[in-house]
Amino acid sequence: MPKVGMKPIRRKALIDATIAEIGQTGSLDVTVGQIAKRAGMSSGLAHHYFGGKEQMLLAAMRQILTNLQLRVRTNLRHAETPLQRVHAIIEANLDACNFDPDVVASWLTFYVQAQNSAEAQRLLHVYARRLYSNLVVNLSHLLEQPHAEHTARGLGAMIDGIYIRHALEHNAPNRDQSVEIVRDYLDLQLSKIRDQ
Amino acid sequence: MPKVGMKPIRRKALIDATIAEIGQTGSLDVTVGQIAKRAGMSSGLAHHYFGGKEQMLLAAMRQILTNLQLRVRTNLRHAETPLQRVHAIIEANLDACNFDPDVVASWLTFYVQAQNSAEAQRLLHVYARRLYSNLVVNLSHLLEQPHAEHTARGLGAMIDGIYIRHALEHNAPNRDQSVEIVRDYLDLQLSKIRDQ
Amino acid sequence: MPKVGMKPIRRKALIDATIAEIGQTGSLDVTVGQIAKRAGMSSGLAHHYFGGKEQMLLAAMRQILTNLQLRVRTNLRHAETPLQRVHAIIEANLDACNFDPDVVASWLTFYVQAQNSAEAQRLLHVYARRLYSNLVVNLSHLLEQPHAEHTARGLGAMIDGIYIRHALEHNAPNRDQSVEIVRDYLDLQLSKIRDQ
Amino acid sequence: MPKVGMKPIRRKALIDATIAEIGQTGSLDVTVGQIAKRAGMSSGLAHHYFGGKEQMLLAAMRQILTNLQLRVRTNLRHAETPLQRVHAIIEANLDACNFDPDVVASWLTFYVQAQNSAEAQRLLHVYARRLYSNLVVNLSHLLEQPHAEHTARGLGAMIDGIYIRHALEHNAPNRDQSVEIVRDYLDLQLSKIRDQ
DNA sequence: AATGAATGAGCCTTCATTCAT
DNA sequence: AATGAATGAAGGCTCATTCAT
Repeated sequence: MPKVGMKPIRRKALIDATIAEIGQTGSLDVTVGQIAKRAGMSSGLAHHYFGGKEQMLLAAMRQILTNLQLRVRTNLRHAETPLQRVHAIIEANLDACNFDPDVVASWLTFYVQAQNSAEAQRLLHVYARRLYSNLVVNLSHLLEQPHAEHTARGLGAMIDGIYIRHALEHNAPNRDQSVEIVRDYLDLQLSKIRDQ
Repeated sequence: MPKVGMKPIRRKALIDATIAEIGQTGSLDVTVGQIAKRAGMSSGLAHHYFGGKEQMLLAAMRQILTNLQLRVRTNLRHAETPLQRVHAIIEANLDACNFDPDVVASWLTFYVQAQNSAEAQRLLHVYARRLYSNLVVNLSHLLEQPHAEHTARGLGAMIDGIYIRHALEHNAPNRDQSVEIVRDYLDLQLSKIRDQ
Repeated sequence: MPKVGMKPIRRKALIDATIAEIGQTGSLDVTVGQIAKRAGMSSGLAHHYFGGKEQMLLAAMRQILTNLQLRVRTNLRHAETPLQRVHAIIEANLDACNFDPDVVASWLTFYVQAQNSAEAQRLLHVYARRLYSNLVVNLSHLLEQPHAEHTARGLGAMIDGIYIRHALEHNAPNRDQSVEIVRDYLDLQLSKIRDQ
Repeated sequence: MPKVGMKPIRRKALIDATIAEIGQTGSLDVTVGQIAKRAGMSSGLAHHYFGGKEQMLLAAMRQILTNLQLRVRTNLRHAETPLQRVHAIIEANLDACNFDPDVVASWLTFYVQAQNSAEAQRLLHVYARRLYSNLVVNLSHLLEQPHAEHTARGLGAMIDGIYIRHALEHNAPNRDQSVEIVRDYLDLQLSKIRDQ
């Protein structure tokens, strides 16, 4: 009995299972069998819907990046001034759901994957670029262009640094502390121009 | 070709080969065979001197952390004021030799390894703790204690963030830009107290 | 070539191949590859169906012990008096099929395996216990209880001794001679009580 | 500083270490390294004195068989009548020192080794033949020749059976019970002829 | 659509053995 | 005499992938 339209359902289940499995094992050494089992299907079917393990990992990566982007957009919808928009971006990137251990572990593996996969590298590049340009666009209303770019780079580094620390230190700054650190940095950059 | 006292020589060669191989392949998926071959010996010998793959990876990790610490100490020797000492620490952590692609790639794999190896986790913890306390000790001469701690956390996150970006973006901020970003952050924190 | 329900078929083939291979090489140093090849499949599949080498060896052991038990039961079905039942047990244990060189070689390796495998030890223990209690139950109709136990121990030792000799001496007593030796021992024990 | 006459000392140490190591690990899977270490020397030296692992195992086997033979001879020295001599042989074979766990484990491995080594097979053959003819010679003074041979075979099987049970059952009949079982068998055989 | 049977390459590890010193 | 450095073959096991059903 051929079921139709299973493709998106199966793919979704596999992507979720991939993230969950990476989160649980804490490494890229997840097997297709483990993922498929968690998703409630055979390993053969996983290949059928994704064509290979790398494709599955990339799909999981895309899902996480897409979620992040959605969060950014949602946050931006309620922001009106450039400053509010910068705050919205920071908070989206440090959103609670990104601190989900599964997601944090997945990020780490994406970095590793990017070392050997052009597509993974491209995806991470897109993420970094998007964060950077989002920040610059809004900061340039508040700061000189070079200063805006400088600040965007600093914010990006801080966000990634906080993130990576969460991947391994269980007593790393929590979400609220993290936001405070980053916003404080932003405030200082903004106050710098005003002081001069 | 001396036949006695080879142990330290072989271990050194293997550690170097491990870092080089991780750097070249960009992943933890380096085989003992590859490493041994690069070090100019058989895989059996690698096991003989290290007892296993994990031990080799941990030894490589220790080597990198030790190098970093040495650099910090060397830099501190020429620093006299607390401010100079903080600068020395930052610069040691962002030293050119840490930007060696092999070293950067190794760092990344260490993060991954730490997810599953208690010893790797411990080593990273020691690194983070040492950086933090080094910074706090010196910053507390310049700032109120809570502010010093806050700043140390921010600096640590920034350093790690810059580092991680280097592991994947070949057009990430270079060494000089990186130092500038971090020192600027430090300056702002220091100026904050003076402005009040 | 059916593609479903292969598990019992494959397992059976592997167990048979294990016994045959042990019989042919005469040691526990049979490789999974050899066994799998003899069973007409890849080594990977052997692991798939058994999970590991030890499991395969244990399964072969169980098979031999089960066969022995079946033989005992079959023989007992045609026995009516206690004496007939004791004879039936002896003959089952010295049955021709147990003198199959493969089976004899396997026994030997089981003894070795039992030195390091709790499960193998348990299986041999069950075998020895079953033989003993089977003998005691029936002998106690013919002899005083302590005498029955003593005789059961003697019979057990003799049976095992004959067996082990077969594992290495090709001119050890053959099946008929063996049965005669054991039955003679039994007769003497039984006549002892009558003479008194 | 070349030491002379080390050969017998080293060989003795290695043989003892071999038996001890087999006894401790309970299997033939002892490595030359383990044995050499236990004997207080390098693995290279072990090879130098024995030429290979198999030679070492065979030497250990010879040592145990020689010990057994010495014990038989010693016991026979105090025996005068044929019956005493048969008793002496039985007791030598079931001597306490043969029940040393190390020795028992070694025996088992010798059986296994005999499956693949012509020399090991020969040694075991010599042992069995010697035991058999020793018994027959003395029994033939007490029984008809065929009956003596029959009894010798039965005694041999019993002795080996008791032995093998000790290799795996820790609650097997102890030394005294074992002697009793075997002597009882002997008594019955002897009484058989008298009764007729 | 879905299964799981099947393969085979590859990895880590162990070990007997050789050899330079 | 003695060491332990060094090799290389082999084994158990895993796993992505393919394929017949």
